[in-house]
Amino acid sequence: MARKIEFDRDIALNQSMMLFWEKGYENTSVQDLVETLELNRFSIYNTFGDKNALFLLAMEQYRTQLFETLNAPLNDTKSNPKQRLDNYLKQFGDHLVSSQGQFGCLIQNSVMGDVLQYDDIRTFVMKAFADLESALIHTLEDAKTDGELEQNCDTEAAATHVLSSIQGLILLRKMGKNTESIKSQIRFLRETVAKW
Amino acid sequence: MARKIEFDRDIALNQSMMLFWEKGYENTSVQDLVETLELNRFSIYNTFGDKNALFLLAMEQYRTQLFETLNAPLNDTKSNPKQRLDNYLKQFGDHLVSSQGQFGCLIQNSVMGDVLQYDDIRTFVMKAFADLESALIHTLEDAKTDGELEQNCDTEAAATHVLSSIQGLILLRKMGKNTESIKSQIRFLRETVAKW
DNA sequence: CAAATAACTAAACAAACGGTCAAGAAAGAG
DNA sequence: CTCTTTCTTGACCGTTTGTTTAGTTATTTG
Repeated sequence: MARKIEFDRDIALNQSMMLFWEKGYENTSVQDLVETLELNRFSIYNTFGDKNALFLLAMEQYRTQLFETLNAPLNDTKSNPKQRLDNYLKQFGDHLVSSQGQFGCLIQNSVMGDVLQYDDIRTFVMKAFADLESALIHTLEDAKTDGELEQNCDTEAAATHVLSSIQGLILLRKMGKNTESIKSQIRFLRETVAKW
Repeated sequence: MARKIEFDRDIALNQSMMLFWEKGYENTSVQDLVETLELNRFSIYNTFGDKNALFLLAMEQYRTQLFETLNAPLNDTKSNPKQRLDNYLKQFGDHLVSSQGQFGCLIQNSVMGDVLQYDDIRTFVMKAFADLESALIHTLEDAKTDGELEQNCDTEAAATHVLSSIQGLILLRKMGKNTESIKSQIRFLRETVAKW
């Protein structure tokens, strides 16, 4: 019926995500997107809507690609709950010291940048954090049920501790802290969790 | 010889700091500064230089006013080293759950925002973090010398742990985490440190 | 008083921003 | 081939950005 689309939407979205991740929202101009995606401005607007909408799509992309991959160990019902948590932390540590780790976390970046002012982005960010925290709580509750964890353990506080520690390390990594030091911190965190 | 200056430079600088703190660098326009400081654009440029220079001055102001106040317990030679560290964490916790805490830390905000691209700002931020970390190391080393700490304690890793934990909590606080939960995390951190 | 000095004001600057539009080009349907 | 649909293109819109200019006002010194 009509002319065929000449570019791959998914590739373009991925490129957008990477760009936003590395440069931040405000510092990524539509012109930057035009040059990186090798697309005309109008094609971008026509496909993704405005810049804000594209950013939300990019966050969603990030969430599905990275977030859920990283969180996968938490949902691996084959191993017991405490082991899941340890696997999660181990894998997270590996990711953090990898070259990708230096950009920090796209979603954490959004918390600290000037972008929390937009309601839709704020909502997305809050939900992403809440989801991670409840996944952690869930795992810890499972451990408690299985008797791996002390019955009086405050799972909510414990989950917050893991979340907070992770966030702190992401920040240190982005600031250029050497990877050996980061690794040692992950080790410390895993030991703390193991003692619960 | 010439006309008298009509405004208080220090007040203007403080107002700039507050504005940058609450809104972030990129999201604070020169127009915002003009309206908040109730100064003409040119007067701002004439007094502080360009926006970047003003931001650096604001960071310095933040550092001297807040940072050094918060870090003061670490340098209080009247109490023993471990008590100093505990006092520091306690005071930090109080500050964090206060109304000021919701803006996060001006310097941490700069790490995550789009502002780390400017070399001078990046340098400032790195130094601020390095200074805090070395102050923590110094305190822990003192504790070790006094026999309050195990001799095999890795003071550098321990200091990094405190730094990282603090950064994580600042982020959670800025994200709107309830203050009770934050307090409980501070308590946990103090207990961890106490056991070292 | 007059000359000199420096802070003030308002207007303007070019550049970059996000976003839009009208015309052209390509592909399928009749 | 022609019509219709839809993607692509580059120019263009009005704002806003950070920064500077020229000119005015106030104050101090000789």
